[in-house]
Amino acid sequence: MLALGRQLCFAVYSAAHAFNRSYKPLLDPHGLTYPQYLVMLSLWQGDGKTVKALGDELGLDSGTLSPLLRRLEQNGYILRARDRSDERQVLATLTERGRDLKREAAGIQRGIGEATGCSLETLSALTAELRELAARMNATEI
Amino acid sequence: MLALGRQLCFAVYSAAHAFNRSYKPLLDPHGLTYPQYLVMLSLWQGDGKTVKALGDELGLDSGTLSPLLRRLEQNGYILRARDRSDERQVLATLTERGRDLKREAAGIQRGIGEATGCSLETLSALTAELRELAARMNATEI
DNA sequence: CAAAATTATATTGCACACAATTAGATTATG
DNA sequence: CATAATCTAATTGTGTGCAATATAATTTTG
Repeated sequence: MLALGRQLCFAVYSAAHAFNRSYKPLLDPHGLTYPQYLVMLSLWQGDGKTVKALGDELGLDSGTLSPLLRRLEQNGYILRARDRSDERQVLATLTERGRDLKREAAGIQRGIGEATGCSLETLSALTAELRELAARMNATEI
Repeated sequence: MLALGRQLCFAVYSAAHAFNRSYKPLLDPHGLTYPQYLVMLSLWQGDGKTVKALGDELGLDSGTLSPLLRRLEQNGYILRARDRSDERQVLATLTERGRDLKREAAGIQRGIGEATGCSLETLSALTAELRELAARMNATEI
């Protein structure tokens, strides 16, 4: 049991690296990293989110998101502005270029699914199990 | 299919973060990070490995391992020395303190297995699938 | 044997990831 | 209304993770 927990952790750790390596050549031409791509996906889903909302959705804190969003803004994909009604909040909104990227980036996903070499069933089962796993672990105080 | 690949990637990414958060409070008292712990596990399994061997085993390059091993040496857990027979290679060997840590750290794994909340069967099935997944992805040129 | 190619490691630069701290704004409370 | 408590971001510091480059040692080749 001890060894198995350790092995699962390392398997997850290695799989995360494998995904990163697969995404990198697809994202590089757009000047995006994988976490930046996650932010763009979220904004394409619904534009105009606060740093807090993005952090809750992606499981990241401001120490990670602040510089990441600054780089997205420097690349011209988003704008950052304080919310007029609550100046504590910063809203991230897509620029024209950021919206256009959605069409350009449509092909990014194409290769990844194939690279996994999984059937649809395996893909969705694995995803569901990992989600439950992460949820349980985040809920557990050791 | 497109959406599923994306979702699996994010699930893996999130699970890796979840594991990291679980390990951190257990490793912090020993001054170890998770990748450093992986190196120690490897050396406890078989002492005296080259940077190259550790990199192959853990999937890390010298850019990551060099500073990591330097910190392990600074903490007194390992020693680094050039191989006399081939001076290009650097051997990492455990110190007395590094070997002692194995006993101290025996309890580290205890909580993780429980935190996953998985049965033994789920644990080993999930591990096997993730290993195959990572292997396929590392073998695929997109 | 000498030049070229290869191998192993280290270094540099950039980008996460997170803890801890700080700063500013808003809300709650007496 | 004023002070305290809370909330939201940003900043700082440490540690990965990887590409690109540099350096030194070894092996191959002519």
